[in-house]
Amino acid sequence: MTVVAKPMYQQLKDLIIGRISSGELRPADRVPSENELVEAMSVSRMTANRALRELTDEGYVRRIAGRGTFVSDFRAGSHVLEVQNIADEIEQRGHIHTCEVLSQSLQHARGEVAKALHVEQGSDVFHLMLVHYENGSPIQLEDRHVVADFAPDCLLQDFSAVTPSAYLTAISPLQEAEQVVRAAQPNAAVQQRLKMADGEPGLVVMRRTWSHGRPVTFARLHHPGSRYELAGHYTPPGTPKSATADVVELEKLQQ
Amino acid sequence: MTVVAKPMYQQLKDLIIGRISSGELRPADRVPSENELVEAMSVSRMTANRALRELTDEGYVRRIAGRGTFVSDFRAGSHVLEVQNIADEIEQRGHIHTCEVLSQSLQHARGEVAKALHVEQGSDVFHLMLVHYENGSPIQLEDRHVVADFAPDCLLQDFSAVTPSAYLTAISPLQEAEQVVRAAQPNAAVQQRLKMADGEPGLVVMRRTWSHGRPVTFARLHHPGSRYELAGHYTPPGTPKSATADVVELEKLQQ
DNA sequence: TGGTCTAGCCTGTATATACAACTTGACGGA
DNA sequence: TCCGTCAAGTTGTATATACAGGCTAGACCA
Repeated sequence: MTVVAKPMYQQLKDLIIGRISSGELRPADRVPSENELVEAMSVSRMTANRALRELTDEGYVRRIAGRGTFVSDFRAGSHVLEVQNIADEIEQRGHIHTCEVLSQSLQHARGEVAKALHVEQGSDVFHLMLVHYENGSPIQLEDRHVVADFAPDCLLQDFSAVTPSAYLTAISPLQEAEQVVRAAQPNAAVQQRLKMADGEPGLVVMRRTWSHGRPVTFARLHHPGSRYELAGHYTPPGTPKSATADVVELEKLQQ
Repeated sequence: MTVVAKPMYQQLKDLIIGRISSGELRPADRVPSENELVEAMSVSRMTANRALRELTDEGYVRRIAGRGTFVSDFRAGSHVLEVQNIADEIEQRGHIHTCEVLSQSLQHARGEVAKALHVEQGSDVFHLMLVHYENGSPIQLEDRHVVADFAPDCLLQDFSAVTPSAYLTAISPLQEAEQVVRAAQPNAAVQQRLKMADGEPGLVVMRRTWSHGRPVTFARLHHPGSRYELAGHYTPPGTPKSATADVVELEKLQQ
């Protein structure tokens, strides 16, 4: 409970992050310039510069000399999690993504879902179940729950056109994510939906995502082990990147 | 090929990173203070401050007001990859880690290994094979290749006492990592070593790690699907952390 | 001898100022 | 009409200066 005031540059950062989180500032919107902050907040330009520069490092905004400072696209790569959206991933490979919606309904949160989303038992949550195809071959069964008041119009969406992941990141920046990856035998229903061979192992990703400091969605993503793998590349912030990233090569290496 | 000089603060950062990478500055060593940099490099204190502050954000150094600036411990958590060392992970759970070395030899790099490590076919590489146990139960089969000149005394190490991961991070900071996660049926040898049941799926992590801009080690990590899972928590840099991290709860959730 | 206090160094923040380079739009001349 | 120039606004960097607060070693005193 210290009464010490936060440093000024941090107050500026919090102010701008607040405007972004609340939706007052949307992606591509212009953020006040350094000189505007100097006038409005009675700080020196160097202080405003530090606030905006750190927001750039943290991925919130993008700065262009001569033009100004603009809110980043939420779903810009590598912000929170490298791969959030299976559709983007498939298209990056140059393949065709299609999607079939199996279920889209309002439910009451039961035990494990309520616990994962930090809501009361019986609270309203939306439940989505869909299959993603890569070039016509099923590659992911998405079993997702979304806190109802975070995305009130969830039942009106056409998720065969815009994936749940893209829809949710468009609503608000997803600021925090947690995932657990596991190899497991799929049950009969999953095996059938993903057209998996008998005995083929499944790769299951369970992912929770936070927005505004609370968990808003919890997904179980089932994949056929023979047709899907999870790749990641990690660089400490500030490193320019070396002779990086021939992930694809490594993927094919071990067959 | 622009001839534009790098900004001064970046030159300072590169200089200090260079001294750390080369081993001239070791973890916990004192880095020149702002005022020393001012004198030595003829810059203003604010420029030196920016360089050191950014190095702090990037995890290279740690600063203590009143004392000075010190090189960070390389293996400080969450620098490159959350979990690099299985022994630490097991001990964090309060369990006992033991390790059995199956093989420790000098080999010549063959096709896929040479390609992954960016070395010529036939180059010297060390090969390590070991099994890690958690409370006596096998949990990881580590099949690792290390570029020979990166760790010349690799054959002299006792890897049942210090894991290869800990040994390698002690030599030099690992600045970049790439991993691919896959679910697969283990072959008979792996299945036996990990005491896996028939039909039990395996979780395989293939990880390459860079140091000084070149790949130095390539590991295939096999795990029994029923006893191991990979958890990660992702927060954008600068976010203080919300009501985070009850990973364990989520892990137990879905059994 | 033992405890206290202070000088000196360190980081953290903030300001005022300056110059360079880039972008855009407005203005004016051909 | 079209093109070039120029002014204004923007970011990027760098400097000099200032004050606050943390830390430590050594001086000083009881």
